[in-house]
Amino acid sequence: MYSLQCCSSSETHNSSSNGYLLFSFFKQIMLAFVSLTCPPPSLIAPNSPVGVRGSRVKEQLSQYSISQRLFGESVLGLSQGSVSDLLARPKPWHMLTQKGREPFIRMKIFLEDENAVHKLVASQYKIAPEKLMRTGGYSGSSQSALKNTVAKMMTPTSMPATSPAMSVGGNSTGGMDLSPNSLAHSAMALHGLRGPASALASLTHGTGMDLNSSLSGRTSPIPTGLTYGATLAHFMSAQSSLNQRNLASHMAQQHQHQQQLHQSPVLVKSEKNSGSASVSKSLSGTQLGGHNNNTTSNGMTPSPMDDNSTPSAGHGLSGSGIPTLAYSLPAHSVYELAALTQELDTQGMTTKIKEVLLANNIGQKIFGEAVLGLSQGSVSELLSKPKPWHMLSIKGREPFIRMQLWLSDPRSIEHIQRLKTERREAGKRRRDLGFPMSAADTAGPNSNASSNTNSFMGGDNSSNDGSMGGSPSPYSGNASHHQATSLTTGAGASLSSSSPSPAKKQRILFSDQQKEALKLAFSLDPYPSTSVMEFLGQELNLSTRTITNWFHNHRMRLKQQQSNAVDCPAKEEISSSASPAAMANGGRESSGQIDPMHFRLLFHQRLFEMQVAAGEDASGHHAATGGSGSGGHHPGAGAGGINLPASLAGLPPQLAGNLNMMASLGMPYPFYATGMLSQFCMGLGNPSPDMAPGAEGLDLTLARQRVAALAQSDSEAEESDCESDTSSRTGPTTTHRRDGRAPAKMASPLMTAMASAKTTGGNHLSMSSQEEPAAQAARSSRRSRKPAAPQWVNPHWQQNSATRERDRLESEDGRDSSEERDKKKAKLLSSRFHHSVDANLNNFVETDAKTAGGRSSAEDDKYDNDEDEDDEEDEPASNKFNHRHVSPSRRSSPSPSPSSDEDKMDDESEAKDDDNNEHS
DNA sequence: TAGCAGTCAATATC
DNA sequence: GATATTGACTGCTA
Repeated sequence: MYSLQCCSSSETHNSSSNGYLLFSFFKQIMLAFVSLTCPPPSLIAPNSPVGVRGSRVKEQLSQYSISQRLFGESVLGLSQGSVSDLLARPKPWHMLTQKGREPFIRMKIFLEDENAVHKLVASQYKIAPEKLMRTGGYSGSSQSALKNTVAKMMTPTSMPATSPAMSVGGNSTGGMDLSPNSLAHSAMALHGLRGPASALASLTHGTGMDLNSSLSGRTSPIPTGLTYGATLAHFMSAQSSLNQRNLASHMAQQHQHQQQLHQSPVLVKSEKNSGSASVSKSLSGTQLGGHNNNTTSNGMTPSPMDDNSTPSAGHGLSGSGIPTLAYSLPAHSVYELAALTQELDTQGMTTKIKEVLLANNIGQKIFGEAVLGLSQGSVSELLSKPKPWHMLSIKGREPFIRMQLWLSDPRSIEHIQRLKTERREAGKRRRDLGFPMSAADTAGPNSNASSNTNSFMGGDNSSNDGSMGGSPSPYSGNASHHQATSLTTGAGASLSSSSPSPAKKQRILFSDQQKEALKLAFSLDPYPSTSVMEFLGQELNLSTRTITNWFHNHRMRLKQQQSNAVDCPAKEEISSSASPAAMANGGRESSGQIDPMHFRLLFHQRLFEMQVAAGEDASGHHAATGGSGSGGHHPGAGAGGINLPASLAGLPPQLAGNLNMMASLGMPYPFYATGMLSQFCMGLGNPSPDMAPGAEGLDLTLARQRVAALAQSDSEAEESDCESDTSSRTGPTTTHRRDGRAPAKMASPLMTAMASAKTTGGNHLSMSSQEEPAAQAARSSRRSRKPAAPQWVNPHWQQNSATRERDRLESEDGRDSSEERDKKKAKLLSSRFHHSVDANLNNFVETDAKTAGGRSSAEDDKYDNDEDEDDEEDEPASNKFNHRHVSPSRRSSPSPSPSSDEDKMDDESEAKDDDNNEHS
């Protein structure tokens, strides 16, 4: 078959280049795609596979990060929607009109070009899509290109930055040269650079040329351009190796090399030398330009035009003496490297970076600004929680590439040290001159140091006014980003000091109750619907946007946690089920049915639990009552440090205690779950029939009555018990804040909102049983969406068994009738609900799925198994009380339920809280 | 339009 | 002062 031939032929390249691996895969994808339409043999080789499922093709497209939009616009001349349509509903060839066949013909042409995918990927980050449509020969000989580029690389001369030859999209033949080499070369040329990326591309073609060896023995002064090329060559050589251990050795070699070169002052001299000035200047200028006002998302992705625009901003190394740095590669090239690097031990790299930073007393802040173009916080996250390489998009890989380059740079430490010194001196000068020390000063004083700073990463000093005060990074110049940046001008004038800086935007700080509520809601449904978000917003007195942000952040951070855990080979099993993909897809198989009453009750439960736990902790230290709300952490309104919501705080202690008592007495879960509990507590009568066990939705009519009663009770409680503890009701955050600023706006946790909910109508949330099947199906569809953002995915990881299993289930779902699917989902949801609740409430309640009415059949063995496993792990109820620790086995449970992870986070959070309590 | 990746920067914590 | 945390945001995707 053609596809197989393609595969095998491509595989000759694959051994040395993951870029071509990608290419090969994508080719197959596209062949499958084309074959799907049953084109004639004239277009596609005979015996093309027929019947490849469209969903599979789409999956593959997604898998290899070729966006439909890019592919459509660049190759097919179609919009993303059209591509999507083609993929989803391909027509037989004979049914296509001439026009309809055109995309397939384009695909054919595309497929015949071995460089096409690579170019496409590369272009995704820089090259204008329309230029991909140009016809013309691709340049192409890797070998010759290698020779040329390496030869050029070794020549410390460079093209003028404005050389026509550099213009992306054009070559001498008039056609667009989109080969990897030429793409990279174009990008490099735009920066007055030559060849490294091209050399990389060439190296990955298996030339085997070891530039390391050519450099290792070098003792003579190295011109900047050569250093640059050499550094890149080191990187490339390291990265082109499929064995990560080689990278380590390369890095070690680099450091050894660095030690040697560090002794050579000639290097600096040579770097200052005008002989390499064009390269240096171009580098600094273009890097600067890459991070000036034209920067894109993070200031690291200058467009070619941007690069050209600021080659001589006047702060290059020539003025500062800061040499050109290899890691200040243009984003294009970094992307190239990222795309072509199959594997990188991000953990190892960050460890190494941290060691180096620590050893040299280099802060994350200056490192981030000078090397990565990121803020301190981002650096902190990168270093402390690096994502596995395969989970990173190309853009996400960029910092790691820069780290690698930085590690490979023999002068890296010196650069940073010098920068530190100059900053310090500049700040001192400013203070001496009477200028107030602004936040910008701490990051990049408006002086030579500032320009030096920029020279590291290539940011142009022109521009962006920052003003957020405190934004230190000249490279955070994400013009499109909401945060303004605090930049300094090239002339040395401080915009941040000359322009009024608006007040700092205060960040909302969630109170503990809000956090708990959100976590609980998350455990119930990591993907709540809009209405649920609104409900939560009302309940917690937060904006829906804030709720949305929290859920998103929480998902992302859980995923990151998972990925870090999964990165360990020993936890392969986890990776197969609790992988980020599982989080992204399987994780969505959540209930989506946060029932208001469930939520409230569980929340009360949780708060009470916290109170008890905190009370136990604090019993020896604090008086149990009358939290002053001032100064202490968790100034509990009751027995402990935890601040109960008014709803629960307002209840007589014995009633609140009944929540736990019932559990300890072994009352069945449904009793809690269906509203009877609240009636029990409130003495409001018998449960309504629709709150019988198994009822998914709740009639809030009665609940609203109780809400009113509770609100009344709450109100009374506020007037009596809690009047002296206003701060506690506003949440511990208040007392956490050193500056006394208002915390998150949770005036009356839950109950006040509950009271208001009766007017806003919380019953819209009881949609689980009332929702129209169509709406449920729609949501179901939404929940099976794939991640939208591009991911540079490791195929092996991507195609884990969990994914396949999920696909299988989904496909089975697809065959089910909607009713059956809904039933199945309901069962799953029920199961997951109890799972989540169990985990989140520390196994407080003995789960009994059957009595909960969630599942009665033997369907979904998968979930049965999960549940069984958990049941086995369940501790006796008596032991569960007040114990939120999740056993290791539970943590490593293959269950993709977010609750386990939530527990993990909860545990950590609790550990912190405990720690805080201890501190207090 | 929802969700994801990446990031900033305010704030907390060490 | 350095680092970690986290709410908020942009840009992109399906």
